[in-house]
Amino acid sequence: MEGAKAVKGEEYKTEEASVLQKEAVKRVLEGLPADEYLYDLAELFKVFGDSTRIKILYALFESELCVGDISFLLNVSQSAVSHQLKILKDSKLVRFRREGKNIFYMLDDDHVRDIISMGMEHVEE
Amino acid sequence: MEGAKAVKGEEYKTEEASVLQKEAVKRVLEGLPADEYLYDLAELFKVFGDSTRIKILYALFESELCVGDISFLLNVSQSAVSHQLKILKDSKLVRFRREGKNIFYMLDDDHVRDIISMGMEHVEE
DNA sequence: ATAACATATGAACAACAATTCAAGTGTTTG
DNA sequence: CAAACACTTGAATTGTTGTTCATATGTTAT
Repeated sequence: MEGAKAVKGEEYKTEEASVLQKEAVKRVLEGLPADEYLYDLAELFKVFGDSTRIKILYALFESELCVGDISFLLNVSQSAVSHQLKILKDSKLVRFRREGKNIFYMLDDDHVRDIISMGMEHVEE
Repeated sequence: MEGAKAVKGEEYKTEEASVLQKEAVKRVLEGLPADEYLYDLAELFKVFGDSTRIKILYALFESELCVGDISFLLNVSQSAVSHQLKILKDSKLVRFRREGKNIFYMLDDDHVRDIISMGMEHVEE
């Protein structure tokens, strides 16, 4: 559907296009998951898209850690770490257990390792 | 190093900690990649962390597409699509070829599929 | 109980990023 | 070469997000 043209925001007009391309567009249209689904996917990646959070996740590859340790390791304030941990918790990427005054965080999901590894492969070119 | 405490921004004081935990922290510290590297990794995920860009990438799973097609498929203005394509290009996630007036975009990297697939697995719980 | 410690949380602020709008580049067609 | 088309680009705007600061919660030790 090359030649599809946006007119004033929401309206589209379909004009002439090569048959090949028309069919490609139709196939894509059929294969596209629901908006909501893709939105969730983006939300997930958004969580990985912050260097503080990536560092936290990476640190947890090796061992569970309490908040103070993470704060120390990453040289980020305790409050900032705590805020980011909340986001990671909400995304089901980490979980925690309490031990006295400390709260130890750990990875909640093996996907985390896989996703980060994939990312690394791309970055390492 | 539980008990590590942030004092006024940059300064940290290391206090008593279980031997076990101290060693864990040391291991983590050694295993942590350079800041710059982790920063790049976060930048990459940031690119996936927007629903418009995810939709574009997903659409390109099926077939190469020109800008107008993508704009039509996603119901996003042509200008917005173009801006996002620039970001995807800069991240080496898509490449393009010109054919007359049209510019066809396609995935530039098999990692894209892998990364998105990993993400989907996590979302699909 | 009170103090000290570890962490969480809410509000405020500053930096950033996505879209729109208007104008620009490059290509084909009459 | 002028008009139409496909796309790009820069500036402006608006919404989002990460950090800080101050304060609150929960736990242990005295």
